[in-house]
Amino acid sequence: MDHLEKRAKRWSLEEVREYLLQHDIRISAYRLKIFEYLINERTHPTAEEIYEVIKRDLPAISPATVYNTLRLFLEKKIVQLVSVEKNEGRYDATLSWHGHLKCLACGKVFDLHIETLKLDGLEGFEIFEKHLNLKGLCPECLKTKNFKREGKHG
Amino acid sequence: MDHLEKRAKRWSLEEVREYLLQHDIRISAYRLKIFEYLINERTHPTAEEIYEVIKRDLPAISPATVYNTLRLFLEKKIVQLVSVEKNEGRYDATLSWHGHLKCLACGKVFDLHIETLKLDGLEGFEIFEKHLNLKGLCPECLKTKNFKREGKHG
DNA sequence: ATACTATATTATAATCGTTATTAAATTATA
DNA sequence: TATAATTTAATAACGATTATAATATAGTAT
Repeated sequence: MDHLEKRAKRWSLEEVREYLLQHDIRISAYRLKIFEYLINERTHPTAEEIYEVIKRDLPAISPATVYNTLRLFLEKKIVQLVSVEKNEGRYDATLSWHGHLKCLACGKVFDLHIETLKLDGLEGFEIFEKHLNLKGLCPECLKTKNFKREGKHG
Repeated sequence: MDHLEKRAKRWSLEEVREYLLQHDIRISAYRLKIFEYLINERTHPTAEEIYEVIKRDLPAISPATVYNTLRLFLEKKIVQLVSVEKNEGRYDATLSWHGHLKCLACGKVFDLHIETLKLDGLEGFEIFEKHLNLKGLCPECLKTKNFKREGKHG
């Protein structure tokens, strides 16, 4: 249920390799896997979620590698940080301007297409980043009543 | 340089007291001080900044009290959390819908008036919170060149 | 007022996500 | 192949915040 692009084509490992090299990032098995996961799954995972997923294929991976790799990807500007929740960093390889909505029941983060945004009083400012973050409940959770009063979920 | 309201009237301690009581919050010297600071200064301070400020008048205060009080204010919904930076929580007693812009050079957080925001694909969702966070440079810092390449600042 | 109860506050330890450090492993280059 | 540079893993450290336990304060009932 991606609200940005109904179904983006999957990137091959060769395409990922090309993309990393183009962005001045040396290749390693971990880097290929991590970026491939981010760009193809687009679930805005946390570092820990990425660690768990990669570990299935490459059990020797360390959490530090995931953090280092994500930091590198941020520096090279091929992923963006999503901070819907203050205490959890999530990572998104889709760079086009869009918003995020976190469902407080199931924890999923959905992409939002922004039709228009007009701001007042920005004369003289220089803007580098824009982030629009919503919190609420997704249709699935509303339907299945997957929430309590004021329900929160990691 | 508040871009929301040029100059909001200051709240008296008596008004703060009333407001807290109306929101089911028992009165204490710390609570009065902390809310009075948030509502009258509107600088979106961190917990640590609040701690430093209150300590000038009430040196016995503990950081835990600031955190406890802010958590209470959040629960009672009389302040909102501003998360422009993932690693720092800031607090805002202005509840009307507005955005925030953090200057990466001086660290100040400015309020933004949002003229229009239209989103696509929200049918079936229930929205509780909306946060718009920008990062950039403020006019003052741009003028005084108070920044390096890619300058960041807490 | 006095005793009793509930709440607020402090000091401190613990937690969580993340970053820093260091040594070993890997990769690139001369 | 030797050498240098980079990547990785294990672990310690860090910073913001939360939990814990003991004390202080405030509210209520007698």
